[in-house]
Amino acid sequence: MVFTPETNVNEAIDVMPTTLKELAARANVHPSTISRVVNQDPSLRIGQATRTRIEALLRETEYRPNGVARGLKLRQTLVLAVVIPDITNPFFGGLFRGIEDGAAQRGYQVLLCNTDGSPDRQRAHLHSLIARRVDGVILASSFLKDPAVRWLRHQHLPYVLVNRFSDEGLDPFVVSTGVLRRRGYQAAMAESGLPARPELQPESGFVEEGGIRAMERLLALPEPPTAVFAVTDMVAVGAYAVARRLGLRVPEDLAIVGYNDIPLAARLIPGLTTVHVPIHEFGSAAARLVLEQIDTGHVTPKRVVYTPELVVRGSSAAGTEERAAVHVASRGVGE
Amino acid sequence: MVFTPETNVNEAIDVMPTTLKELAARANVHPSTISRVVNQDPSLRIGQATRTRIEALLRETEYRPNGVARGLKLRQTLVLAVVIPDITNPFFGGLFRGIEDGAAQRGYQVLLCNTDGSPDRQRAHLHSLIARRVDGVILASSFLKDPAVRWLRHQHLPYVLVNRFSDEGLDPFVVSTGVLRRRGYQAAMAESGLPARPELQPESGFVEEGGIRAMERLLALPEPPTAVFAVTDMVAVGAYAVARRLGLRVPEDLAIVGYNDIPLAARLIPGLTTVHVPIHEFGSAAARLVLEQIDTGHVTPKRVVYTPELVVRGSSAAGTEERAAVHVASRGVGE
DNA sequence: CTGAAAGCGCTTACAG
DNA sequence: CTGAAAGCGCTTACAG
Repeated sequence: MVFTPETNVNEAIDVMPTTLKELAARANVHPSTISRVVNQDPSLRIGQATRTRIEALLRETEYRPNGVARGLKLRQTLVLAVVIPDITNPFFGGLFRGIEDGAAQRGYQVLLCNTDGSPDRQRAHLHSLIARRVDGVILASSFLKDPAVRWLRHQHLPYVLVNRFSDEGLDPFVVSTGVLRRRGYQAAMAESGLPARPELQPESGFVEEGGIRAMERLLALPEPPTAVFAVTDMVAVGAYAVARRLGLRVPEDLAIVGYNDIPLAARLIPGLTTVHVPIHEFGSAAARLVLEQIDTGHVTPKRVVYTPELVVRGSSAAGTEERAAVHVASRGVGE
Repeated sequence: MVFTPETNVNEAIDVMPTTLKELAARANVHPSTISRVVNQDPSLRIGQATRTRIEALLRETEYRPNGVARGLKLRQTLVLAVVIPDITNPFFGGLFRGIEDGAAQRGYQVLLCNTDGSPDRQRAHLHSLIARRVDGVILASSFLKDPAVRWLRHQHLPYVLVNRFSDEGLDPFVVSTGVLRRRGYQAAMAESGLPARPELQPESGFVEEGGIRAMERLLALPEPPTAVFAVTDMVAVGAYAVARRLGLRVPEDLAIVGYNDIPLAARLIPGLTTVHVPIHEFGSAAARLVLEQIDTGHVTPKRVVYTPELVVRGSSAAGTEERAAVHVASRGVGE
């Protein structure tokens, strides 16, 4: 199929993709010679006149080696893939930017795959990525016991997990020590001699709707809590909504603490006390880990672990609305 | 370079990418026969036994045709690219999801390129995409007179513009009639017999910081306005921040109206009156337009134009906090 | 009908 | 030193 524009503007010439063969014919040299000029092969000895002629031709035609052919020959596509639940979630937006920045330095482009947390969609994406021979995959799966992880481990493809500990300690990953949020909550409650009954720990998932449901269940308890720790800022946003609807003041009637410190957190009223996670760095670290595997040719189950920081704002009793930004080293909760 | 996992789990076998040639050797047939089985070529007549043997082999090895080789032969990569300023902006997150959904139906994957509004980064991305032979590009450029658009027009590559009218009326695009926001504002002011002096229309760009600066300039005027129309919701968020800092009540002292209806708009306090743009549909329409060009093999400067709807919330005097969601057909502002 | 060959557009080891 | 050839892994028109 030939791509022919119906509207042709006279002022400018359409530039068609050229091939080495065509250029070679025009320059009266062998295609390999052109290739060597393009790739600046230092071992290439040709006359200055010929070289100049070829370089002029290259500029004139705006020649760019066909990346597909190059990829086939060189066995590398210079493509990374990112598999996440939903880019609409600001947490993943920041993550992607970090990955892209890390990848761009090395000439990589990045495919983005959203799964909406569906194992089927995730599997379909992963199969497609394998077939396309992407050079590496960064997976931020939302489900904990993800069979895809085990599968990925045997696919002969560099990969890195983000924001989840590995099931079996074999996978390279990037996390903050805060991933084990439930455990951290339980430890803190125990330390303070407070109860941490199961009904005080309803499942919320990671987005707003789940936060609403969980908060409603909590407030329906005989002894409703006066403070909640939400697993993510988006879940905290759901808690805000419920509090507001029921006329509860934050933090006087209900203190709320979130997790991630997405941009929205600072804009809520009152500002959300939350745990700051360096999401952009997560992304670039993840990119670095895959690229390292690509370079060395083998999977190093290396890990990058960040220590998150508490950012105190108005939503917790201790906070002030003036964004006091008190940074407190987080309690380490090892696996 | 061979990719060798250092850690080998005994329970499962690593699956290496296989080739047609290897399979052919194992099945004792010609590679082309395997290819025909994979692609379900109806003209292929082979014995049932052979076919069964091949199919078993295919399953056993989890064979997936090398997409790169396929792409080279077939001259299509099944890759689309999206070039936007910043995926962190929820507007573009929604757009991407729409595009991905439209693309996935046809077996396409999508590369995401962020430019941060930098012409240099945009150019670098575009060059890279051309070299990779992506099948189509969707460009949501932030600058109006973008030279990249003219350049793109001559690159022999299907493309679609999103949320901007074409400079010269030659490009396929997807917009809402609301893109011409400044013009709409001016028309409405004229109709109401109100002044629309230049100092009442400061440049804000499209994100929060610009909204803060613009709002500060407006409020420093001898006769500051009591109502503002922000070019995007994010700019409106900046206006909220300034109002709050100066102790101005919204909407009593300052009414604010935004544009786009990003998820955040409904969560602001008071809720932001804004113009709802069907961003997900923008995305899928854009995908449809590129795919159509890819299918037909020529650029059809077709346009998809959506009529946006006004969503009245608490930030405008007319609104109620109960999200009255009054939908008013927008004033058409033709080019 | 069926199998073998050409060719997509590159890169680079190798023969001259 | 330099040019021609092999080969990456596919698909499909074509000869037998």
